[in-house]
Amino acid sequence: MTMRTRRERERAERARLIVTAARDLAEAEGWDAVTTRRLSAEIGYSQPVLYSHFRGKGAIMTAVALEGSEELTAALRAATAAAGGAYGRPAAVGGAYTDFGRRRPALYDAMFTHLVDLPFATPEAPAPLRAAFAELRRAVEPVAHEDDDPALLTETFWAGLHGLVTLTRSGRLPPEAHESRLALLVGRLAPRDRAG
Amino acid sequence: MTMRTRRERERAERARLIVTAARDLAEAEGWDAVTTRRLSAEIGYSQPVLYSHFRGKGAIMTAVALEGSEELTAALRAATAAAGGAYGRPAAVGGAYTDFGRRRPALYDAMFTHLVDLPFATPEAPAPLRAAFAELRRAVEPVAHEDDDPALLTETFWAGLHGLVTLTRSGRLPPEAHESRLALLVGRLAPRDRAG
DNA sequence: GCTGGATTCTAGCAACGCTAGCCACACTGT
DNA sequence: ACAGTGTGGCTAGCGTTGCTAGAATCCAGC
Repeated sequence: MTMRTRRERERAERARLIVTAARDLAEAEGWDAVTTRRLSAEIGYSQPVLYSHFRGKGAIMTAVALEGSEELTAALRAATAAAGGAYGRPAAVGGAYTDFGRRRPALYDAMFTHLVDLPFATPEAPAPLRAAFAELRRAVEPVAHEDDDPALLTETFWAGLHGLVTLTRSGRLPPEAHESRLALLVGRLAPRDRAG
Repeated sequence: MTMRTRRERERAERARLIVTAARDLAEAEGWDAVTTRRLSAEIGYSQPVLYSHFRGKGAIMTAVALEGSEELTAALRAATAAAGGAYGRPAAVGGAYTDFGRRRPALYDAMFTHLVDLPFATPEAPAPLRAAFAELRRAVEPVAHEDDDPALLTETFWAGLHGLVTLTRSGRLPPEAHESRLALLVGRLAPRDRAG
């Protein structure tokens, strides 16, 4: 019994070790550098060990993505809390979101560009992702027009943020004007002078 | 002389053959199916032939992306022309853009998500990409507020469209409400009742 | 101390992008 | 018309990828 739980705890610890190593390696050198050989060397085991914990490389990336979405949720929550009134929240949350995308590119990619089997703003999305979306909505909803659908507005706002993050980071938009574009997006979708 | 030009014409034709095959294969089965072996079999030559025309797989994808951007430009131009007045153009162009992303996913990915060495809304972008961006701007600029920077507004509008396309297509946004989100984005960034 | 079962490692498969080096064909000059 | 030359395509293979089968090893229980 206690034997069994110890084994299971060791297994769980090693699973976390794998996820952490994958995440660190991805953040340091990009996802291309995260190969099963490299990863197994990093954790001090051979490749097949990875497959006794995860179905494959994709499952490891999914685990990293879920871990990352908790961090994103925390960052958005902190930004919401730090923002003075309700009208400053959309800007604060938008800034926190794009900052996250810039400072944690590997996490962001794992969450929103690489994996296709992770829905987000839908009921069947995993809990950590739903939490991040809920945090976005919590900031946007209070300043929505009364004839706006809050879910729709949040989704559109999110799409704008996502576009800014990916296009800027891939060099398709000049980075200097990022703040101006963000301000424009926030000002139009969640303006300070519109809420009732 | 005419000999030399014939050779060159044959080479150019084969280069086009490669690009077309890559594009068709990508549209039919996704970019993962576009391997150098598969592609060479498709055109009836061996792999090294590909490398006598293009530096590598990435260069082939770049060629496909440039071809695709000409089509996008044409689609946006047609939408602009079909839209009645200046105030209907942003909606028309936005619809044409997201339609393109939905109907030509492989082209869209080659242009805007896969390749990193293809800037877009910057001076050093290739001509076909600049043309597509100019078409977006042509639709947005007339309805811009007088204290708006048209370039900035176009970039932000584009980011919104890009977010809608990628997030919807990857299943992260529910597809049913796409039109509503698009209308919301257009209505806020390029409203009918705002231009002077 | 031995045995049985779980667990980890070694070795290898198929497929990937890409390249070296041979060979055959096509053009050039006599 | 024919020999020499050089361009261009093909065969074969390198190093790497994700993933897996089967051998080897370790450890609990008798």
